[in-house]
Amino acid sequence: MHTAQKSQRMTRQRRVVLEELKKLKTHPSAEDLYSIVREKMPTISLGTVYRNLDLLWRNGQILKLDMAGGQCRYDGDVSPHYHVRCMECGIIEDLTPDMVRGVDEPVVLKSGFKVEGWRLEFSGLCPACNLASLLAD
Amino acid sequence: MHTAQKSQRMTRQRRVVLEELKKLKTHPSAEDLYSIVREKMPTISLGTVYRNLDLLWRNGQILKLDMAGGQCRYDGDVSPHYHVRCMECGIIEDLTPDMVRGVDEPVVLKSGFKVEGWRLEFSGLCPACNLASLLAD
DNA sequence: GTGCTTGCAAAGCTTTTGCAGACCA
DNA sequence: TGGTCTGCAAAAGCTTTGCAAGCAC
Repeated sequence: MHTAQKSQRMTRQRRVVLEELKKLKTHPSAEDLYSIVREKMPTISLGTVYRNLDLLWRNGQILKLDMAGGQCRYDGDVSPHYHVRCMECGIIEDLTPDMVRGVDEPVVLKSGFKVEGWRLEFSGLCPACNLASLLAD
Repeated sequence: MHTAQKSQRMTRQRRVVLEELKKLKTHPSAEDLYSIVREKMPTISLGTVYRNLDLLWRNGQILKLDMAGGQCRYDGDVSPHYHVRCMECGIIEDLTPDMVRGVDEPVVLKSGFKVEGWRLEFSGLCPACNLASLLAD
């Protein structure tokens, strides 16, 4: 796992990765985004895409939707919204609050998905890691 | 991705995997659980642990907490509760509703975590996959 | 007996990392 | 100029899968 850090340099690569992701309404994988970004910057490497996505995620500029075993998906829309994911094919769609009824017994009303489960997860720093990051400053 | 299916046989392996996971208060990885299960069944294979965890998850008997790039974590407690995960060290802890204030501006009150983000995700079958599974019956 | 399940090991895939050169501030 | 960042390619690491034998029902 990496150390939390702020972006230091706004390189061309980083800007393009962020811009292209923000343009999309979908939830692309790193590989998907790599293909898209390469149209504007053919020499960028996949490793750089990964490194920048990680950094942007740590800075709260993008969302990272991790998938079991498979690829992570990224979301350039950081405004409050929810997701629904197909357990079968992996497709991810956005949900707005009005599409959801209750958190304890959630039912997705308008998406057409057959909902089997839900998960509310917070992320941040545990007490130990938070202390360590404070001491590192 | 696998086809959704119900468990057909309650093998010794499957029972032990489920029992041991249910006993734990932690959120073990497949590898963690493999170590634990091997104490009761030394000949079980890691592949079998994975296969059973996947099947149990699909049957709604356990939760699967996927981690970006790293290992998945599993949770034998399927009652409604939330999680908080450290972005730095990856530790996962349980949260109860009284520890959380609001979904739109969430703050974890009693965990000691410094919260940087949250995510509400539903899982299930998209319209196409749901139709396919109905037709398969 | 049928066909789902297992153990083993190899393969598959996504993501991470080392390094030397390039670049931003 | 100094510390970051990139490209490339190899390595890492988790998870999946093929196959023959075994087991549940």
